[in-house]
Parts: sequence; structure tokens; C-alpha cells
Amino acid sequence: MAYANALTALADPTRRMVFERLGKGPLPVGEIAETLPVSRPAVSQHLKVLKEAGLVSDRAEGTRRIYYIDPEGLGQLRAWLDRFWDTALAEFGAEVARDNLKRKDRK
Amino acid sequence: MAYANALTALADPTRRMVFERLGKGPLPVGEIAETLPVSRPAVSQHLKVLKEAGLVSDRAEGTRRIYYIDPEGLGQLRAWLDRFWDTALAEFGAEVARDNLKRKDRK
DNA sequence: CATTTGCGTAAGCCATGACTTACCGTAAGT
DNA sequence: ACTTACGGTAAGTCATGGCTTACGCAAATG
Repeated sequence: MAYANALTALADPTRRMVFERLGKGPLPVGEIAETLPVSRPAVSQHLKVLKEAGLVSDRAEGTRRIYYIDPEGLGQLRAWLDRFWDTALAEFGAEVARDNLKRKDRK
Repeated sequence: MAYANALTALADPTRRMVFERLGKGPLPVGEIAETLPVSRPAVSQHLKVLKEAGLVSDRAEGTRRIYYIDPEGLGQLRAWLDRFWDTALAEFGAEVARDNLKRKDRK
């Protein structure tokens, strides 16, 4: 059920920007906030959500906290998506075939 | 940018249930609604969002519309996630290593 | 120790969006 | 043609959640 938290976490545009910043390397909260159109507390709140979803982790470094992407949540998301992948491809193929038959019929 | 729509679409719990029902095979709107705790119009609205996100497609069959999962949106999501996967694993490994050093220091 | 720097949390405001009922269109059955 | 079955759309209500400002706390710095 953890993939659910990851999905809701990544659904928000601002939160996705935070996550993508971390995709280029670990960063402290302040530096993330500088490049974003929202306040630093807002970034803190987003990081909290991302952390609870297992998408990021953090370490203390002096008075600042360095955040970085945690593969855990990412992996659960991938696993969940993959449960649909194969069957989706097969079903879609069947639909395309059905569609081709219809076109033929109309000739 | 299409993965954004897919993420927001799958963020809603009810909409995720709709999507997961379709994961077991194509279904008309009414049958989906029967198994869910919301009204049929609600399901229609959810299907519209899923369709705009490229996550489902539909065909007409008499007076009903059969919906099924479309690999398109699913694929874009997977592609986006994979952009983070490798670097996330590497970064996380580095953090773990750093952590081990700290423990050693404290001995 | 006093100050500064960097973050997290609390409280409150406001927009987004998920749901309902009511209605309309279209395709099949009689 | 009338009726029934099935879905999409409109309008309106209400809760969720993202943002801001204000505040508190801990670690470094002098």
C-alpha cells in the first residue's frame, strides 16, 4: 500500500519540482527553496511528505539537513506499475486487432 | 510533461480503484461503478481524467462503453521514474557508506 | 553565553477537486 | 414510435491540502 503515498506525494507539481531537484544530487532545504517559487517552510512541508512516502531521506550536517532521493519509495512505485504493464500491453494489442477487423468489415 | 497528468490521475484513491479494476480486464462503466462506493457519474468523471492522462482508452459496444488500460500513459510514467532510478541507487549507496564511517568513528 | 544560521511546526486562509442529484443524448428492444 | 438501458455533462456542496506568516529549537560562531 506504500505506493499510494508515493503517488499522492508526486502528484503535486511543487513537490515534484523538489523531488527533481534532488534527482541531480543531495541538497539542503534552503538551497532547494531558493530555486522554487514558494517559501522555505513550504519546502519543509513537502519534504516531510516525500520522506513519509519513502521517496527521500536526510542527514544532519551542522545546522542544516541534507536531503537525497531514497530508492525505496521509487522501487515500490516501479513494482506497482509493472504489475499492469504486461497485461496492459496484451489487452491493448487485442483492442487494436479488433479495430482492424472492423475496418476490414466496412470495405 | 504527460507523466504529470498520469501522476495526478493515479493519486486519487477512488480513481486508482477504477484503474485497478481495469487491470483485470476491460469493463463497461456500470460494472465498474457497482463494485465501488461511489455513484456512476463519479466513475464517468474519473474515467475522463484517466483517459486524458493516456492511462485508459474505450470503445463503444451498443449503448455501453468498454474501457481498458492504455499502455501509453503507463509507459511514460515508467520512463520518468527510470530517469531517477540509477542515480538514486548510487547516491543512496554513498550515504550508506558515509553512515558506516561515522559509526566507526564513534568506536 | 549571546547571536546568527538553518529548519521544523502551528495556525489560518483559500483554491482545487471529488462527490452528489438532475438532466440530456443515443442505441437497442418491443 | 415508445420505452428502457447505459453514460456523459451541468451545477452546486463540502472537505482536503498547499501556501503564508509567526514562532520555537538546536547547532555553529564570535
